[in-house]
This record gives sequence, structure tokens and C-alpha cells, in this order.
Amino acid sequence: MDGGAMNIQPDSRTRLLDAALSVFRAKGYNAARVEDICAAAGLTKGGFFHHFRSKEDLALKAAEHWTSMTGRLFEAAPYHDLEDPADRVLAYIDFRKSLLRGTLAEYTCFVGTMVQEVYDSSPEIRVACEQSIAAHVATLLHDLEAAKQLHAANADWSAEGLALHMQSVIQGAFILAKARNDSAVAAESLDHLKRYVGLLLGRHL
Amino acid sequence: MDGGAMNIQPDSRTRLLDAALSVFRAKGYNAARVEDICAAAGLTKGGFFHHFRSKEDLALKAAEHWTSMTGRLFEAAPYHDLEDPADRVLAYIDFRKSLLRGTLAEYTCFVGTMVQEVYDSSPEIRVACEQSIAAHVATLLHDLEAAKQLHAANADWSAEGLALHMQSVIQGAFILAKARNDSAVAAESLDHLKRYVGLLLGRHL
DNA sequence: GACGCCATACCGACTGGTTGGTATGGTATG
DNA sequence: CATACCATACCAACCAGTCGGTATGGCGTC
Repeated sequence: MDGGAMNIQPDSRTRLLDAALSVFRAKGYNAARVEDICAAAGLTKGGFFHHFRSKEDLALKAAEHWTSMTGRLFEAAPYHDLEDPADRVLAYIDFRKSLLRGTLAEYTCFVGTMVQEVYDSSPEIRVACEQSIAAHVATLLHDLEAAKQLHAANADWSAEGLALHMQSVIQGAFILAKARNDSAVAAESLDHLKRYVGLLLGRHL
Repeated sequence: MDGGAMNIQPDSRTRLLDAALSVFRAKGYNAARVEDICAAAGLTKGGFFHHFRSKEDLALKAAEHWTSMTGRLFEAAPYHDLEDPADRVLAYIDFRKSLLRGTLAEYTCFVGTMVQEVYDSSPEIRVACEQSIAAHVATLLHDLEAAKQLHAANADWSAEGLALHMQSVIQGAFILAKARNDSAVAAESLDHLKRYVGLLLGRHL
């Protein structure tokens, strides 16, 4: 009977992790107070420190949480069905573009936001963010390698380098969107990215 | 006699602004303490609050300072000498790549770093960062428009959109470099950017 | 099935260090 | 002596983390 589906809410620990994702993305790591996260999760500080040793510990676990959340999201995305790996890569960009909905804190990247703030002050968080990005790059890499093999086998760029460049563009698009308070600039940047990848893979303008 | 060239150091206000640039870039806006900046400038808090009303006021002035510093840097850069505007744009990217030297805090973008942290909590700082980016984009725009006119007059992209995309890539490259603690990934991303811009402007691979 | 026992989960008051900002006074210069 | 500039000393608010205590529920035992 325990742990059944009758509970409307996820358990407290998961609520804290979800709250960490949204509060850190909205206010940044340092400006976010532990009690902000507690309030968003419907708990008090006593409960928080029952689940996590420290705020930094929360950040580390939240990065893992982010990795598995986004992992499931992209695993379930429709672009995997296409036959040509180049089409899958281009459809991945379209999918990223379709995610640019709602507020900035809702669609921007948790680890990208956090790592820029703490890359120098918390090596552990930096590594956690690096690994999260690496895990996402890895999911792209197979399609990208297959697409290169098929359409640009002898080109002088590597699939991994291009996958990283794609992440650069996406992360940078978020920064521009934040600076201009407008998601349109991010969408335009993804259009350019799609055109570039298309050119590299033999698609015309 | 005042303000003459005999002083080895710039005046205190300028030292505080310079210190703000480096300390904010290394630690982030929120984690940076006023006294950190004072120490870096060789002053105490009393002196700081003689020149700036608040930490936020400093951030606003530092963004303007950043704009004029980088404005001079790019104005003096060698890429303006090239005849073809497309070559100037490509040489701009090379120049950006040549700046990827030293520590991350030394070469990353001040306003890009700051805006990601405070875009939601301080509208004034966000606008200051937006304007700084816009000013830099404007310096690129003339060359880019001329290059488009010359080499891709009928293409279905705009010079301004491409200039913004270039900034996206650069900002994103900084994030990846921070996450991986390695500037090589940023350089590779700029290589991709150069190839893309080259393709749009009729340069081959 | 009542009881003792213990682990998990959570609350909320408290603390000790930190930090943005202030008050005040000293000194150099014109 | 007025003003600009800057140091020392200080304050009040804030906040991560602690701690004593409570509620709940599972589990073995008689």
C-alpha cells in the first residue's frame, strides 16, 4: 500500500529538487535562499536539512536530477523516429526551438546557468554541470556521427566538436534572451544553427 | 596639475571600476563582496561609498565602463584594415579567438556573465547589459551589412540577426569553457562560427 | 492487538558569522 | 576654511546551518 499512486504530490525530496531547479534558474545559485527553495517545496528549513547536508549538496543532487529529467525529455522526443540521422539532428534543433516557451526561468538550462556563477568557487558543482552537459552531448553524438559518415565523411570537423558547438549556441542563445528579455533572439540563433548544420550535412539553404 | 600623467595608478574611481570587472567575472555579482572589490582596488569601504551609492550602482557604472573599454579595444583592433567587409567580419572572429588567453575571468564577457545572474532580480542591470551588447553588435553591423550586400545580397537572413547569432556563439562558448574549465572548446566553437559566416558570405570550406 | 522500540520525516526557534551600508573624523589641497 | 577624498568603527539585517523536540508508522513480541 505504501508508495502507491494515491499521493497527489511527489515526495518531499523530489519536491525540493524540483524547487531547486526553478528557484536557482530564476534567482541564481547565490541569491537563492535555502528558505526560498523550502517555501517553493512546501517545507521548512528543518525538513530541508534532513534531506541535504548543505546548499551545495542540494546543487549537486539537483544537477543529477536535471540530467535525468532532461534525459527522459529528450529520450521521449519525436525526432528519433526519422530515418536519416541528419534529419534527426536537424529535428533535434527544431525540438530545442519548440522548448522556448513560457518564462526564461522555465526554459533555460539549469546547469548552464549555475556553472557560470560557481565555476570558480565550487569545483564540485562545476564538475557536476560539466558531466550533465557531457551526458546530453553524448545523446546527440550517435546521430551526428552517423550523419557525418553518411553525408560528410571526409569533412575536417569532428562530430563531437560539432555537438559541443551546438550546445554553445544553445547556451549563448539563452544569455542573449536573458539580456534582451525576449525569446525571439534565441529562436533566431537556433535558425542559424540549423542552417549551419544543414550546410555541413549537405542540406542546402 | 591634477589628473596629469605623473600618477602611476589611475584614479580610485577607475580602479574600483576595473576591480569590479575582474571580481564580478571571477566570483559573480552576488558572491562578490563590496570589500573584495575595495581590496582589489586598494581602498576601504569608506572610499567605495564615496564614489558609488550602492553595489548595484557600481554594477551599472561598471557596465558602462566595460562598454567603453571593449569599445576602444575593438576600435584599435587590426581587422578594420582589410578591404573586403567579409574579410573584416571573418577577421573579427579571429580576433575574438585571439583573446581567449589567460584565465577564464580574464577573457570572458563581463555583461554576459552578470546578466545571467541578475536578469530577473535587477531590471536596471539587465538593461545596462543589454545596451552594452547592443553597442558591440552595432560596431559589427556596418561590416556585416556591407558584406551581405556584396556577397549575399538576396539571402534570407538579416545582418542584424547574424550579428546577434555571432554574439550568442561567443557567449555560449564562454559557458562551455567554464563548464569544462578549458578554453579549447571555446576556440573550436569560434572555428565553427567562422566557417558558418564564411559559407554565408560565399567563402568555401 | 496492545505495547515497547526505533527510524524516518519534519518543525521552528536559535546562533554565529557575514555583509551592505552608515557615521564620524582625519588629511591634503586649493 | 571649504571641499574632496578616504579610513576606522560601527550597525542592523540577513542567512546557512544547528538543535531540541514532535508526529508518524513499521516491526517484533507477548
